[in-house]
Amino acid sequence: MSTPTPSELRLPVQMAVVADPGTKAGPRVQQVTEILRTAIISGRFEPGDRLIESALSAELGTSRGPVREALRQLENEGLVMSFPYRGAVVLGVSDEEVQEVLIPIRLTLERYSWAQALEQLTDDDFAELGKQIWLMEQAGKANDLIKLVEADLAFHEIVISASGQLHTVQLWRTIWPRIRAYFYRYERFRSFEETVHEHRELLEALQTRDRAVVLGVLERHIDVAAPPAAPKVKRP
Amino acid sequence: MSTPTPSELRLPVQMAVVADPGTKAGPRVQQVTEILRTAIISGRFEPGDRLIESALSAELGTSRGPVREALRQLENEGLVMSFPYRGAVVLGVSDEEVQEVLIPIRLTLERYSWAQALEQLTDDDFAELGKQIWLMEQAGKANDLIKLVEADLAFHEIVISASGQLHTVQLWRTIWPRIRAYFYRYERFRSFEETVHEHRELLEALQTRDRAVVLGVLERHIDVAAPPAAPKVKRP
DNA sequence: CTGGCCAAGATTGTCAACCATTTTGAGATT
DNA sequence: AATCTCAAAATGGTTGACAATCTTGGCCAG
Repeated sequence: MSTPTPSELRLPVQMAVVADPGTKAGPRVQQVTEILRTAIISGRFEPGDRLIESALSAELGTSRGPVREALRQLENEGLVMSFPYRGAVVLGVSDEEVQEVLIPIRLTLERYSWAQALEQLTDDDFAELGKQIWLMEQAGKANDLIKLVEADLAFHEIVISASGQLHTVQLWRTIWPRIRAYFYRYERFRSFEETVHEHRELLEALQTRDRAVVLGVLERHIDVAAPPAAPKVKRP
Repeated sequence: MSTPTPSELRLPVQMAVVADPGTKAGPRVQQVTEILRTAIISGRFEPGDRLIESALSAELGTSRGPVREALRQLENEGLVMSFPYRGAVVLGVSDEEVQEVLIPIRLTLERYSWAQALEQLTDDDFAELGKQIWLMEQAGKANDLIKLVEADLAFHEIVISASGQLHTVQLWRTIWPRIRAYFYRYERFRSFEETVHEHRELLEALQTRDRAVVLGVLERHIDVAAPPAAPKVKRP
């Protein structure tokens, strides 16, 4: 509700790393976007919270420009909504919209791009997919949910990117943040083992390069990953 | 390919209207966005053209700030793609992606939001829908394709907005520009009469407030509006 | 002639300071 | 209690300057 105080935000860890040589991830606006996106998805910001340009830019040690652009980006990812002269607030996602809109769209996107990718995946890509599975296993050993989701995401993005369809990739990047925010908010996670196992199946399916096989496994994966309508789990 | 010269852009008509009291459509960035979006959709800019911030801001009589934000917005609408330090270029859309991705997503969005809207549409909304149909008729008499498409779009946005689903509206706004650009580029239009007639049917269906009826008419409408894969129409 | 290297120019990314515009909420007034 | 007024808070936009990065075209060596 209220404007978060600086101490509540607690973004300082990632913020001061302007000169970290290993993490130099290009333009500032992208760093800002990612910090804020993570803060929202992980729940450090909650729906209804206001995001104030000047506060954020001070917090992150940049000028208002990059923050403005980052907020616009997040708006296009459906994580915040902004109104002229009134600023941006963090958005929530309804269970219904996720089930009835976002997941079906995700299915449309992935179905198409996986079919496309079938013929285009290189050995390098397969290796990269294997790497992500390995990362999932490591995340499991470390019990690191963040890393698990990260690898899961990377896995899918590799395939979608391999399809070479610009708009499909672009739309994917637009919808995954809210799906992810939804999963974090409602703790709708699967076990590490299941996740690893399913992605193994997906990779094996891809290696057959058999369209029917791939799409079959894929649809099952996405459906299972998003069980229709949560049971009445209380969440205060 | 080459950077368009100012004389090629020819945006001066809409540009100088900073102080036009009748057209004061809010923040500058929105005006800029709309001007550029129209320029792309209508074909004044073609796929591959570079969009240079300084040139555009000079052309439009604003500073680079709003132009930058507008370009980011257009990127999120899939009309341009930009790369760090390399600027933005106008994108094309493949016939296949439209048929296999964009239209199915549109269907998902509209199916859901029309079902939602059913119970929420007020008499005011119906009147507004009727108004759009009237505007389509006027566009027909004037043989004004732009106005026709505008009313068509407004019609659908009224219903989708009435559904009150934030993310659905947001996604709709993200995908319609490229669908529209596609239709303009390939001149895939329907006749004025057909368009008016179909929207009459849609409105009547809505008034029955019968879910099955509405969805039936809607799906037919969207399918017909986007015939699967163009016949061999040459287009150089 | 070919290919690689490098400097210059073009363009984007960021900053800082400043003012305009709009919303909002707290008092003051009725 | 309802309304009005006004100052504070934020955003929207401008300017001018730099820094960072890509691109281009010419020069040089092989």
